Amino acid sequence: MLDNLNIPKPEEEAFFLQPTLELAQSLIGATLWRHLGSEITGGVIVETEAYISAVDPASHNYRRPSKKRAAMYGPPGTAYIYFTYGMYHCFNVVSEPEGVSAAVLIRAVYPIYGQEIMAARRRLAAPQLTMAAGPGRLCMAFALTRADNMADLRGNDLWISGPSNYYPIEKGTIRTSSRIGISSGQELQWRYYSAGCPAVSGPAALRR
DNA sequence: CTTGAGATGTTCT
DNA sequence: GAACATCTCAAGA
Repeated sequence: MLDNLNIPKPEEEAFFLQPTLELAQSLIGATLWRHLGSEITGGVIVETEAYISAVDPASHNYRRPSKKRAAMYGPPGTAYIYFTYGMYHCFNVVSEPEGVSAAVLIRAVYPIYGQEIMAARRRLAAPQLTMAAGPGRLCMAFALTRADNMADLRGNDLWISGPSNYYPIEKGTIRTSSRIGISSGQELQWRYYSAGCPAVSGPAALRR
């Protein structure tokens, strides 16, 4: 098990500067970390979706740039967090150079650190592998809200590190599908996930 | 395992 | 008004 001294450091800017579709794949197997007060939580990213405003009808800022969604234009490695369905938050990693609107939605992580904290935030009796499966659940488990919008993902409180030995993912096991919960842009296969992973969201057919 | 309804706030038409 | 990058719970197969 990891201890505090072994928690890895953030990725460099170059990692986040990869083209959005490549970044969405590279993020599978990377680890999301959050340090809030005395609580540390960490999870290996197992499911992502790419959104590229210039060409993607499902993306925020498509044809109609919005001031409220300015974070998507921010420098690569910025957090874009928005509130949806009246109850939930979604967490994105901003990609592409500053001024370009694009991001990768982090849909699910495999919990590897601070599981008890995540379970408590989810109001579960005990930790579950699925407690951060789905963008809304993930934000609850990591206590991410609009207050964290625009945060630098290479900071001390919220960051992303490279592949984990604790839950390694082989490149060959990454699959693609249509994105979940959208009506336009379904022809784009921009969802990436680790096949067969129990921490991926959605019905069984979308986890194989 | 699947389906469907309800909860809820912000943004868009 | 309607739609929405969602989740939970209860009911049915």
